[in-house]
Amino acid sequence: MSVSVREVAAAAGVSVGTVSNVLNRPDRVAPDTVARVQAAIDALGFVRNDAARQLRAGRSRTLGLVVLDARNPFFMDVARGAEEAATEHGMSVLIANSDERTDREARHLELFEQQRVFGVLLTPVADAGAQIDRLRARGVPVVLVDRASADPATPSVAVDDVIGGALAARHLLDSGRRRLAFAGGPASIRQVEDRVRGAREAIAAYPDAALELLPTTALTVAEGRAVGRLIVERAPAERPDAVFAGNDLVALGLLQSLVMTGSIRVPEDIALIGYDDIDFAASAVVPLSSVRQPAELIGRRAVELLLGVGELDPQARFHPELIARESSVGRPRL
Amino acid sequence: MSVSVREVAAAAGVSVGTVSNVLNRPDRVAPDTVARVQAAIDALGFVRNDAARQLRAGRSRTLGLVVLDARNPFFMDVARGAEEAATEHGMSVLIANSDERTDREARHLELFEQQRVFGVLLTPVADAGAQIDRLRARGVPVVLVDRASADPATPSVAVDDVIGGALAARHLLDSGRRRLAFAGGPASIRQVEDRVRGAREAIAAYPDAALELLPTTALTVAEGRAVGRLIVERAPAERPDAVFAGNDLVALGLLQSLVMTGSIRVPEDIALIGYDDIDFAASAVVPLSSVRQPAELIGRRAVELLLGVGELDPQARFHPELIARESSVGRPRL
DNA sequence: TCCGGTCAATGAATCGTTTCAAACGTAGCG
DNA sequence: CGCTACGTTTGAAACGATTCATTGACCGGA
Repeated sequence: MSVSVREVAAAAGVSVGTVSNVLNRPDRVAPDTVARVQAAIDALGFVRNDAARQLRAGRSRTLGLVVLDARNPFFMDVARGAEEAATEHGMSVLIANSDERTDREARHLELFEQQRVFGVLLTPVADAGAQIDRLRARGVPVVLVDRASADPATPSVAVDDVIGGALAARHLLDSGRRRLAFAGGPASIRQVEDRVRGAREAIAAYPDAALELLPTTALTVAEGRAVGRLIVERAPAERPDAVFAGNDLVALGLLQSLVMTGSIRVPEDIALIGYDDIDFAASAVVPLSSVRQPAELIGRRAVELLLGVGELDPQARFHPELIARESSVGRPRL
Repeated sequence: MSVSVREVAAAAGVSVGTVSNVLNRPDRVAPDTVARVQAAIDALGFVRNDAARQLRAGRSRTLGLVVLDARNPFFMDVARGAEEAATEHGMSVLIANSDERTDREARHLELFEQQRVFGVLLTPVADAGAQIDRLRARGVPVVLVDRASADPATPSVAVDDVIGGALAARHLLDSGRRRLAFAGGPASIRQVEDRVRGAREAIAAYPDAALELLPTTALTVAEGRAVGRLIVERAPAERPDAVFAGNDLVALGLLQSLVMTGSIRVPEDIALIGYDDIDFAASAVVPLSSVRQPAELIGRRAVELLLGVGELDPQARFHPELIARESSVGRPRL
């Protein structure tokens, strides 16, 4: 069907070995031979068969990236950083979406294994310890993304979510809020757990403050809207005076529900803060406060750790940054 | 390094052919043999080598998708639709991002060719006719996504952007706007060209209306902000009274710039409408009007056309739908 | 003229899976 | 008892690029 090195070799009047050398180390081939082979390649429209290369090489020049939600701009930013860094090292990145489901995560990892990817970048849904060990046993390096690893043998790139959660909560407390709520889930996602923990710790310093959990089944706009409707249905006195959302998608959904009623004002009645500081946070109905994570940098560093570039700390930690916008400033209405 | 069928065969006391049969057509193998081989597979932790399979098969079970901008939720929605449909047929989808650059597009297509993908779904940056012909000459089916094809031999899935552009413009004209502007670019992107054309046609019916072009180098939030700043800098009388943005990202960026000044009100001073109706449009500062495209359906149909499912029209056309929200309702301030 | 050295080119072996014609064993039938 | 038929299993060939030990050609020096 398609043109192979053999045919190119025949057309150029050389051996297959020489064609391969022209392709991979042209400096070891006489200039006019290179020209002749190149001409044959162009004439026949030869395109390398990657499967054959890979089979021979034993592993591919591809990195697998499994994210929790491909529709979340945060993860796409991470992916972009990873892709940039990978390209610089002659590698490409395969993006897979687990949709926060362990079964899908497992399926994607299995596929990556079959493809003999060079390495895996993973934002685990829950505790993927077993899968990770399995991959490592096969010699496939794994780097955890946006999540600190319990096992020091597994490199990871993370932003301290406990600090991030504390930043968010303290910010709300500072402006006088006391009836805080956290909207997000499922709790099996480590990021959610840590952010809640950070918030709890910050609140502990205020005896008159409390944190209520408003669980969701996923960190999406739709789930945020649902939580928003729940809040709206409550009697005003029962409502929290500040909500910390698990990420910006949830926050934006929530914001939509709250604003739609017309009777609840943000931030006067309910202050709101999200997480990730995606591009869209700044242009929300009420510009959304958020805890920023350096998404592209996370992706880039993960790739660098995987490829062993330089002398990097295998447990990379970045600091989250509070971005205060209108959705959380000002005093609560009494 | 890694376990091969040969070793599994040895462990199970059968031939390699039988192992392969257990893997691919277990019904042709005696039940107890299947069990024995399966046990060996589990014991040794055998994982198929996809490169070898592919080499033997000649092509992969993978579809390549090249989008204009992976950070645009619209394309991620398209990708999700494509992935769903592909999975139903035992295929997977590789997502590549051209970032609206022909060189990146070409590079990705080249990589897909090397990987002997089963087919390519492409949203071309400009006129990729040559590349498409090349692929087809190799027997790689190509389907154009979100773009009608000039060549009837190339299947495509598109939403009529001329109609969409007309919808948007007419909507603005209906509410009394006359000094319209289109913000977007580059003009080499067909979608942009068509949307402008549609707007022009709609405006032609109003002798007192005019359309100004505010070109951008890409359809991004940042470019939208830049255009917004340009408008803000003008004397009020010089400003358009309605802006039709090339897509929602540009519209949201623009909205941010306009609202930030405090002196320009949307929609009173300037009405605004975007394109795509991404999730975030509804939760913008001023809820954004938009022209909705059925993103997931586009992706799904593209895959179905590629795989030749059912008796579908190879030139699929969907209709855009006007979603009017606050950013464009009401009369202009006189 | 012969030899050592250098630079090019060669081509068989290899990677791991799938395929397929052939071999094998067993049961059924006449 | 012999033959066919069927259900299993076999194992070598094939896919296409890369590698590497080997061969070949040529030049300069002795």
